[in-house]
Amino acid sequence: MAGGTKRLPRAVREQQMLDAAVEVFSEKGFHETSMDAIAARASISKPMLYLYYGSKDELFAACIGREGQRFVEALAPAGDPNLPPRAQLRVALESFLGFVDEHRHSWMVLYRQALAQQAFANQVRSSRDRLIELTAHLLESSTRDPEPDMDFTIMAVALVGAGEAVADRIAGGEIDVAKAADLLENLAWRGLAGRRRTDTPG
Amino acid sequence: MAGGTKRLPRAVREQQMLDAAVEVFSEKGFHETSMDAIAARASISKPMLYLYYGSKDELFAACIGREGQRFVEALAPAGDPNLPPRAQLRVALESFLGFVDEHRHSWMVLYRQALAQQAFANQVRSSRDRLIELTAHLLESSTRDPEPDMDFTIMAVALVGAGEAVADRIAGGEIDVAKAADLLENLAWRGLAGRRRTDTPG
Amino acid sequence: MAGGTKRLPRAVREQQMLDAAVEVFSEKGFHETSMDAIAARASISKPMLYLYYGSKDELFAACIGREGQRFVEALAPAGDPNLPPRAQLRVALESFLGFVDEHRHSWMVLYRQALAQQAFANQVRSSRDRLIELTAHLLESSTRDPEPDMDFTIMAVALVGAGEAVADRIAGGEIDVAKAADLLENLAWRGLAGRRRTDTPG
Amino acid sequence: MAGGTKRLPRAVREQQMLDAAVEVFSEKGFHETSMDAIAARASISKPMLYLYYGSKDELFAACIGREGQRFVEALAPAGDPNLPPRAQLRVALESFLGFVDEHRHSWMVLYRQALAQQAFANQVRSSRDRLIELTAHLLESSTRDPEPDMDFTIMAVALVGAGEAVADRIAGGEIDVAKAADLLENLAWRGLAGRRRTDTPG
DNA sequence: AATGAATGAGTTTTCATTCAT
DNA sequence: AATGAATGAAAACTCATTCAT
Repeated sequence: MAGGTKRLPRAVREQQMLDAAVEVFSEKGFHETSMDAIAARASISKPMLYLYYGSKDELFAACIGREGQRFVEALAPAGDPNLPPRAQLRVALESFLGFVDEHRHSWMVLYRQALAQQAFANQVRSSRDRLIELTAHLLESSTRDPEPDMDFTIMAVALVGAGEAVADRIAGGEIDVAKAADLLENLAWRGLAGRRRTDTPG
Repeated sequence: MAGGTKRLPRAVREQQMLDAAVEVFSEKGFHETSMDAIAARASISKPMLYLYYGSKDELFAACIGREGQRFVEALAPAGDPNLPPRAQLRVALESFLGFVDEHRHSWMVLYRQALAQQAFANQVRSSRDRLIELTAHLLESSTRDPEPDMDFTIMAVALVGAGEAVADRIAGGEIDVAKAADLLENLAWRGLAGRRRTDTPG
Repeated sequence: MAGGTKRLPRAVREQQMLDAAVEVFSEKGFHETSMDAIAARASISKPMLYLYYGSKDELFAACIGREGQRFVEALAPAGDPNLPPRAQLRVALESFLGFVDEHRHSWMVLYRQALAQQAFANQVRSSRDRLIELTAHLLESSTRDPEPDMDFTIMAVALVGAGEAVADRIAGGEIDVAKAADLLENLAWRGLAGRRRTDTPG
Repeated sequence: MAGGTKRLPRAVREQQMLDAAVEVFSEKGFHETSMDAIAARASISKPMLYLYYGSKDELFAACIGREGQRFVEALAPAGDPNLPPRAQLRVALESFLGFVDEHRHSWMVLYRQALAQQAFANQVRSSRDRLIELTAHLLESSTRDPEPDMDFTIMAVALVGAGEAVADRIAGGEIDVAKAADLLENLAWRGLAGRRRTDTPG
């Protein structure tokens, strides 16, 4: 009823299906979600789903793919090489948290659901690894006198982990983006104890 | 085959079953794990599993229960009120990471699997929330001049998130505990950029 | 094998399934009947059964529902208000016994199986109670000088009980409908000892 | 706990078990009753049940056997050949209904449960057939001028059916024995319409 | 005599997936 | 392009029944 029964161009149908799939997956989780439920949410028949996406796994992969793509695009501004590293991190944080804030379903599907699924964890993990590498580079290039043994990758792991935890709270509507970005930025540069507001040079 | 097939006292069998269940759950995930698989791993029959634990959900809950208990016990030393807050955090970090290092299955089941399961997520989340509260208190009581707007809870969220991310790497065997503890401690007190070795007061 | 395996419209399949279910339930009883057996008898797959009826209980309820409906319809002619009460009872008896004679499976499922199943007994019992009330009214309105303490409900209980017992014999093919109707009618009006043929006013 | 754990002579244990079995069977029905439940009710272990009765079926058969025996014994007074036939029927009715009134569990197990169980129905049916034959003889020998085509067996079927229906109401506590016996006796001799109190010759 | 421990064999139920139209 | 109809395969769960002590 909701989605009409007309013949639609392929591209539109695809998005319609992915929209429905992302919604249901993020609400119920991968396993609790049946193809029936997705078809119903998209107001189409199950065979269409199979015609377009072949299998539940492929459909889920397509979800991760599209949402991941959007995620990457949202982070693109942070890659501006004209910005100094610290500004890049700041932009990255805001982009990241802002994306989660505006696309909670994406976040749930991308991270929380996908990581829990053996079959898809790697797909997400490797994306995350790239993010971590990027963060590590940012950290390194903005550190004035890096000590020889500093392992920026682990630092990045920790920072990204912190970011994910904070993102969960944003997705849960518990805190707001600006506050979270400040916190994480301070965490990165000064640690928790030395926390200051970004705009308050200390 | 693997384990004896003879009659064992109830308490022993219970542990045998939980051991097997934790293993398989942590390897395959909750949904991919069948009761058959657990029974086979424990070298017992499926009905025994049901006789002892009633249902798959209850069995999983029992796993979370036992592993969570162990986890809490592992963190107990950090609660020593004679220690100064910073030492408490240090001990907590080492206990936490050490536990994950030695009980990878526990970690996987406790956090990664349980959080992914709608039905059990809250059980774990509320434990985590307590850990976060505790951490928040530690942070607050070891901060000399807390600014009025400092939200220690969010800081703790971030720090615990960082800890979990690092724990995952430890569980994956990628880094070692001491290094990780140093990193997180520094992260807490000085931020990533100001990182120093713990034993090098700076 | 027995029935076609091709695609049939929903309504047809529904009847096919109910036919098979009524048969097997009446032959083997509720508990001894497996969904596999019904699916096999209907020459369809088990999932179809669940697709159409949801569960074994619902399927059984649907059987009771359909057969009960037929039963009620078979008794409808007796409700003709133009008939005098005694004729109504006569018609009711013939309708009832005629129905059992022609639908032995229905009778078995409706009464003998359903009454034996805790979960469905009430459904049947309440129908039977209505039948008893009706019979009680018929008895009362055709009794010339009802004594004040006459409990027509209990009489109706007895008469309906007699009818059911006789119906069982009819279902077993041991006696024929006309004879049984005569007997019950005489039982109602004159008792066993004073039995006369209906068409032989005495 | 309730039944003690002492070593008891065989005969006592047997009765203990049958008591428990009859109770549970009559409450829950044959299939809904598990051997566990019976063992628990009898406060003994399951293997004992099997030691004494071999299988669930045998146990149920033993229940029917004992209760049937008691039932027959309760009806014995009606067999007194010194009584005139009508008095025999009266006594039989009172014995029968009195038995049901005092042993509701027996009645439920004997009739309602056993008849519903394919495997035991015949055992009960043949007992019932004997009762019907007996009743038929009583009817015949107390009828002054039997018409040649009178089928006393069917009459007896109807009368016994009526008796069973009324017995169910007695077991349900809805009516009392004396009233029911009057009704059935009148039903037998005079039909419902000509009902009179037994002690009021009409 | 008595039982805690253990299981084989089956049941209902659920999906992802595919035809036939 | 689109779908109602249909199913194979597997999962959770139960229970009568039997050892080993």
